[in-house]
Amino acid sequence: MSVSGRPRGFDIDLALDAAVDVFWRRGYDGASLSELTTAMGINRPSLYAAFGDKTQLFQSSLRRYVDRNMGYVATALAQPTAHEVASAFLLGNAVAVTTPGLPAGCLSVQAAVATEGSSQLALLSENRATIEALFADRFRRAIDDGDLAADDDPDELATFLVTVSSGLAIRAADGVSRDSLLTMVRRAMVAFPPSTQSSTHTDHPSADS
Amino acid sequence: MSVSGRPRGFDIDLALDAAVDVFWRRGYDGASLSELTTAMGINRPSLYAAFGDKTQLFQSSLRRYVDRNMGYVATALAQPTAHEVASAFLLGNAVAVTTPGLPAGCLSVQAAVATEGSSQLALLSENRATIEALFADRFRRAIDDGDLAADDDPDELATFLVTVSSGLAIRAADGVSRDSLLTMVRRAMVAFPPSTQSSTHTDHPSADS
DNA sequence: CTAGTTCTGTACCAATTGGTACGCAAGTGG
DNA sequence: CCACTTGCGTACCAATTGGTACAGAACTAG
Repeated sequence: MSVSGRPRGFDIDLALDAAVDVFWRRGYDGASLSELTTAMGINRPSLYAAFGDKTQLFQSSLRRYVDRNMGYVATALAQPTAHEVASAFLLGNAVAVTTPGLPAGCLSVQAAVATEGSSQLALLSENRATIEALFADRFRRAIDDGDLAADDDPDELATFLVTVSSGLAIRAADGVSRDSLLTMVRRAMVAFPPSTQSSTHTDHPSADS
Repeated sequence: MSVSGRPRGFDIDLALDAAVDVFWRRGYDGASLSELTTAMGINRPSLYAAFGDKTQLFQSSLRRYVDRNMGYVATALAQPTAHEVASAFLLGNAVAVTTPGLPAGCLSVQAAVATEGSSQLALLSENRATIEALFADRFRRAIDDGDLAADDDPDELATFLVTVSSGLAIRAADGVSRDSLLTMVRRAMVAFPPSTQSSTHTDHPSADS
């Protein structure tokens, strides 16, 4: 398989997981090359050869984080009603940011705040905006489905969800318990418009007005 | 007044304001001594003589920030009903984190996320907890006043408010507009229990039993 | 075995970090 | 004028930052 040359002496995926962990706890600027290489169990030149410079390593770490730790977003989007979508997202978020054995809070929130002008912030904001757009689209579809009222604003609802979830992430890093955050979610969901249909999902094939 | 010696060549309050601004935008770790001294218009030894080391300067900056930029907390606490207290707090927060000419977001949220183990985080969490306790006490009083239902949980409501406001701060730093955030506040307030009395404040002297 | 390729480890780089020693300037009380 | 006290500026410190040069180790192809 490998064309030739000395084989890599470490598992590249395990190393990336270790990098995710460091960035998660320390943020981008707070994660030093020394701490990264120590956690990854490799030397500096190996890191540069395998992942590029620090910004590229961070991008790879963010991608991996989204794939492995933000699955609840896709799960939420797949729920049948807008209310369930929102609820699943916030509950999943509350659980994710308070998972024992993992750093409290959210990598994306944690790292975004540290830096100000660099391309990292743009990356994080982009990520956040993408998620918001996914929910906005989902809610537009919900309106087409008759699941949300026509005068509900899909963009506003999506922004609301991302705002609340950002708050959850901050508070988790603050040390607030999972139970408390789940209670916050239940309360926040009071402000989310209820399903217009009685919780059974209409199964019409597509939405033509 | 001054005992003797060469008079200070800069306004200590103005310098502190400049430090607040730097910490606000960059966070604690992100604010370097060089950037601080440049912004404050003084040399390093002057900074150390007047403010102590970096952590002490940060504490002074935080105090000043709370005094000058979080007045809406006291304003909110003085409102007659719990609902108005909560609404005033969130609205005031939304406005404060999106004030033109000032950095977007909240110093306390901004700086807290960067660091992890240091005493700075403890300071910020303490600050957050203090505010939360103030609102919890206010809501306990509201229950005594009959303004909130007896089965409303003052601690939970206070945590809810701080969680939402943290989300507002993050989103403001993200670039979300003031109007959007105000809309978020209106929505979040839907989840806050309404006043049990018709907006007129009972004026009984104190709460016994 | 040799040539070519790729990874590893040591040892280094310039730049920046927070923090300080010390001589001088600028005031006050005598 | 004199001590005395205090702030200012330069010039420095060790430690750490992100990043790299280079020699040699480990593998494959011939």
